[in-house]
Amino acid sequence: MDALTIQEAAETTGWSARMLRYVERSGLVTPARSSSGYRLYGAAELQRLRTLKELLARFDIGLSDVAFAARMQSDDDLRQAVQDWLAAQPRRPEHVDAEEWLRFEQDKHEKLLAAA
Amino acid sequence: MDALTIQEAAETTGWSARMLRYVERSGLVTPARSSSGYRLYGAAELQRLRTLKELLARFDIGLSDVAFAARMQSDDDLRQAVQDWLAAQPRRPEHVDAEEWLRFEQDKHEKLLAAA
DNA sequence: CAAACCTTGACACAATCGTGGTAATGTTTG
DNA sequence: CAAACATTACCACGATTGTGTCAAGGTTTG
Repeated sequence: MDALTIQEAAETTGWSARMLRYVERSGLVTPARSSSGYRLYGAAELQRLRTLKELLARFDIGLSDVAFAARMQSDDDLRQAVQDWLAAQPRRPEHVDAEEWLRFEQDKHEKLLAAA
Repeated sequence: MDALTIQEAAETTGWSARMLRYVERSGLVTPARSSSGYRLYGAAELQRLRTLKELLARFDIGLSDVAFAARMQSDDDLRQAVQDWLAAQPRRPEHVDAEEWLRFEQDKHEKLLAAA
C-alpha cells in the first residue's frame, strides 16, 4: 500500500491541501513524513480524513470541537473536571416563575405590536 | 431572599453582569426569572458559576468547549460519533513509517533500474 | 535541467468567541 | 417620585477558527 502526497490526498478526501496542513496542526490527523519532509498519507489517514469530514458536516461542529474532545479523552484530569461540573446539573430550573415570565414576555410583545 | 440579582451575582462570583448573560446564552448556567423577567441567581447557580470560572482558568479552556462537552453529554448520537472517530486513532505516531517508506521507495527505484 | 511538486511562513478575510460598552425602556425601592 | 437597577438590542474590538493565496526555497521526476 503506497502513500499519497498532500495534493493527491486532498483530491481523494475532499479537503484542500491547505486544510490538510491545518488539520494536522490541530493534531487530529498526522501523516507520516518522507525522509525529505513530504507528508505521506496512507490508507488509514485517508479514511480518517473522510470520516472526519463527514463527522463535522453531520453535526455541524468544528475541528476545534473534535480537538477538544480528543484532549478530554487523553487528559484524565480535564475529562474528570468537565464531567464533574456537567454532572452537577441534571435538571431544569423548577421555578414556578417560569410560566409567569412567559406571559410577561408575551404581554411585552403584544404591547409593542399595539404601539406600532 | 435567597436569590441574587445579576449585579449581586456578578460581585460574588467574579464574573461581570455582561458575562453572566453571555454564560446564560451559552446554555451553561441558566438562572430562574422573576415574574417581571429579572434573573434570579440562587445558591446553586452561584456555585456553578464559581466552579465554572475555576474550571476554565485551570485548564485554559473556553465556554464554547464546555458547551460542546455539554452537547456531547446530552446528544447520544454526537457523543457516539465523536468517540467512535477518536477511538479509531492509531495509538501513537509510529515514526517507523518514514523509514519503511524510504526503503520501499529505494526498492522501487532499484526494481525500475533493474527492469531497464 | 526544467516543470511540477513539496515545505514553511506570511498576508488576508469572514465568522465566531469573549468582553466591554451604550441606548431605550421597564421594575424595585428608599 | 426619583434613583438605582434590570432587560434586550446594538456597536465595538481583540483573539481564534477556518480558509484561500502567495512567496521563497527545497525535492522529485520526466
